[in-house]
Amino acid sequence: MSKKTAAPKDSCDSAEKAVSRHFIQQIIDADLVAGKSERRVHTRFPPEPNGYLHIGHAKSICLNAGLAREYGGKFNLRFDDTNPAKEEQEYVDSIMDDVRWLGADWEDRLFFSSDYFDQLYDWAVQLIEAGKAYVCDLDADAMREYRGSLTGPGKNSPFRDRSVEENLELFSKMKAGEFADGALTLRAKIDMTSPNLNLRDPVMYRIKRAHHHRTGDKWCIYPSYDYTHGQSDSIESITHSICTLEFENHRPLYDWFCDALGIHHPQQIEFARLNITYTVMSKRKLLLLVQENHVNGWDDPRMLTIRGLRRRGYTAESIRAFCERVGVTKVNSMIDRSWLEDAVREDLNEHAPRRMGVLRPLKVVLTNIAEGEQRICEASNHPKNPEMGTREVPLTREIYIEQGDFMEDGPKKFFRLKTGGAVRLRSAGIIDCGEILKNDAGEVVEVHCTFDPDMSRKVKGTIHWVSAEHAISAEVRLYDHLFATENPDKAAEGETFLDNLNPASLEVLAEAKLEPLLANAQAGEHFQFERTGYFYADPVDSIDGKPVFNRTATLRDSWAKAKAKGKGNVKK
RNA sequence: UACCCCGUGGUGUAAUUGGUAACACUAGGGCUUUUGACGCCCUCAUUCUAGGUUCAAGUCCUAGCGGGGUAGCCA
Repeated sequence: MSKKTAAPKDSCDSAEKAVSRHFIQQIIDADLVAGKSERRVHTRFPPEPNGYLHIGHAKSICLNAGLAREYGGKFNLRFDDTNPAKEEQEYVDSIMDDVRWLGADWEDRLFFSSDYFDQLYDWAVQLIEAGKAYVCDLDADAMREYRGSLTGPGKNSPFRDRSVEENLELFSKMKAGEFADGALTLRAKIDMTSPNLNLRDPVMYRIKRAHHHRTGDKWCIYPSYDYTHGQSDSIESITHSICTLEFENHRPLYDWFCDALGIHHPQQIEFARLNITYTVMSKRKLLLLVQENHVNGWDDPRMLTIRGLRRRGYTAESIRAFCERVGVTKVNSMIDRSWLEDAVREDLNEHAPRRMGVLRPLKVVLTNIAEGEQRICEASNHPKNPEMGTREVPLTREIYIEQGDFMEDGPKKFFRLKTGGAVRLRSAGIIDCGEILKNDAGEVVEVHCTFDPDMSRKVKGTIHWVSAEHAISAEVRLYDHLFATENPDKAAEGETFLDNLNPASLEVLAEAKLEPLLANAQAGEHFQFERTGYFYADPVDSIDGKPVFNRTATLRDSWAKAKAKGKGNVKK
């Protein structure tokens, strides 16, 4: 990634043209000039371990880790694990793996909010002693009632004015397990008439007997997000606490706790979360897709989870580039799904070795090549990068070409094989179309051609092919959008986002014909099958000598586009 | 009918902080081509509206309109 110089003041020597800086960089630049936080930059990524990471998290990871790197600061990974009811070690493991894969390095700074439970408890006691927190008996329903509404003020809890001594004693008993789940809460004493609902005496602690993935059964009371997050940032000396827009209304609370406690006060900054067309992004919905088997797990290549994208064949580099391109603002926006495809194509175009693979085979017999004869063709592994070398591809009498590359009476603009036409076999030579064999249904089942090794002959089209004798058969999976509508969240009356699923999002080709070298493809390798797309040897289902390929992305296809538009371009 | 945030092309971001709308993607057109790929060139905006300040406004002011968020003992 490009290294942008950070320092606003003395770096004028670098004659580079001023790269535009997003609003968070501008805030940090100003903070640095003002000498805030000893001129440090320290960020963090704070996921709750209650699900798998998705592309939206990647934006946050790239942002936070990127800022730390850019300013020569630090980046922490902290699990916000304050709600044991939803959290699991499995998620912790997968999140660490995904963050690392994305290239964000937390070095030795892996933390858990649960590391701070003791400190948080002591601070709560401190707030009680200062008359800023109290134990409340209101149950959830009553509390909601007392809270008031969006437009009207709330009213004070009848328990708001308990003595410090009583509060201390009750809180201590809460911790000791003397009350039932939900019986009492500890609340911050702020302002029940505040127009910001978050300030209407928010809950700091609730009683919840649940096994915590790290602290086990040590605690039966757990701190809330609002009471935990800012202080955790503070403990870790975070300088800039970056989160998404929906926390804007929580910022006054974040500030209130840090101020009330008199501790290091990081700055919360909110940015817009990522939305992408043809998909849903909420953890809840992704979970539903998995639970109801609409997809084959969290790592289904159609999912925009990091695991899904990885298995689809997206590279970390392409995801970073995507996040960079998307930008950082406070504007709610919807990014076109094709940007993701574009980002992988850009990366894979440069790095993926070329191969030939026929997805839907049509047999072609080269009548002037003898049975048993084998010609060796030298094919380049990359058209623009000779350093990637060449490979040998066998050509024999019987070959397969793509069904779509033959059209009996192809129109003038159809540059592939057609009656009376000629086409180039990539890296091999030219074939001239001869006899066409059909079955009873009138479908073309075999085409006879003559082979002409003259490489210098000019023809308009070039197609890919494989030797029928040498090709390997492999399973190839093609993916389309998981959802059929741009914004699946907008469901019709009486329907849910699930009704917008695309029934054709997965197509499995059991018997694609691939050039022989592909038998050695290692799980996790990327290839471009020329003219058809980028493919990734599935790391789960591939076995030695028998790879399974997932299509990462198609190649751009202006012919298909022209055809789809139907206009006169085709027939002429 | 409360509070907070946000309104620049089809999409996403820029605009030396008041100086004459830029970049990327898409779309359309063309060139190139042993991938109809890649690459290259060209085309596409009364900056939400209405007033105002100014020599000069996307940037400042006023009013309106539109979009989003918020009433978990979730994060």
